[in-house]
Amino acid sequence: MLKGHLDAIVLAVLESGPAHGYAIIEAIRSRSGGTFDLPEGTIYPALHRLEQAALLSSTWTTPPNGRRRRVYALTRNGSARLAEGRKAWSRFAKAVDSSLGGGRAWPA
Amino acid sequence: MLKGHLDAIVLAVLESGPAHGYAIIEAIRSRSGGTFDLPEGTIYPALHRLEQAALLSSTWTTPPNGRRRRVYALTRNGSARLAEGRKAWSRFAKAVDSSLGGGRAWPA
DNA sequence: CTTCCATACCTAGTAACACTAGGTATGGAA
DNA sequence: TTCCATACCTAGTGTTACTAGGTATGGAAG
Repeated sequence: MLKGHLDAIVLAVLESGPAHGYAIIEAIRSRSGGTFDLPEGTIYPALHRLEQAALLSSTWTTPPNGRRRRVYALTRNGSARLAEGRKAWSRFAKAVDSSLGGGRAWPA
Repeated sequence: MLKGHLDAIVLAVLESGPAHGYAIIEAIRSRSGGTFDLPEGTIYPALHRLEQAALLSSTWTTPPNGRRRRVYALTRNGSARLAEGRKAWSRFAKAVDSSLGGGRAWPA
């Protein structure tokens, strides 16, 4: 369970450049140190949702020796949303830390 | 949205001693620095769920000059689950940090 | 050449979660 | 006695991520 932060994570992956679904799954697995190993049924609907929301744009590409791929790229709205998402995550994480921490959260 | 970590947060509050629903809401608001201001419709079903799962036990109390309250306390299972929840949160938070961070997460 | 695997995409249905929007009841203050 | 804060509750809803299927193709293995 990604608990509502999937969108920001996907946007963060695409910040490094356009990518297609499969590659995004691998990037997330790699970035998360193996913690997030997402099934396709998670990523594809999410990509569609993000494109619907105009945070991503997609183009079909068929590389010379390859299968057809749908490549997604961040839109300007997507960048903005990613920035918001990072702030939201930061706030959220601090709040959970101090709620769970029994008092002593990570020392400043 | 508490994104699946509500249970651990509630358990953490009760680690400091038994409390009733309203008090738990206030404790969470206070611990989270105001970030988590939960409506009752969130907390009560959660408490019932946690008791159902034997992570909490409850007793009705009616203090001399007061309204009836349902006071919840951590069970042994609840303590164990809280420990798991803290570990799960730690893992999750690190994974999101490194997924969002573009590489540089909070420095060790 | 056929068979199989990895790649690559997709969707319908489901379970869980937190929330909205209501409701009941009581102690104490105005 | 009227009203507010306390204190509890639940049915229904929207969102999310997942399960469990499905289609199709390029390349390797036989």
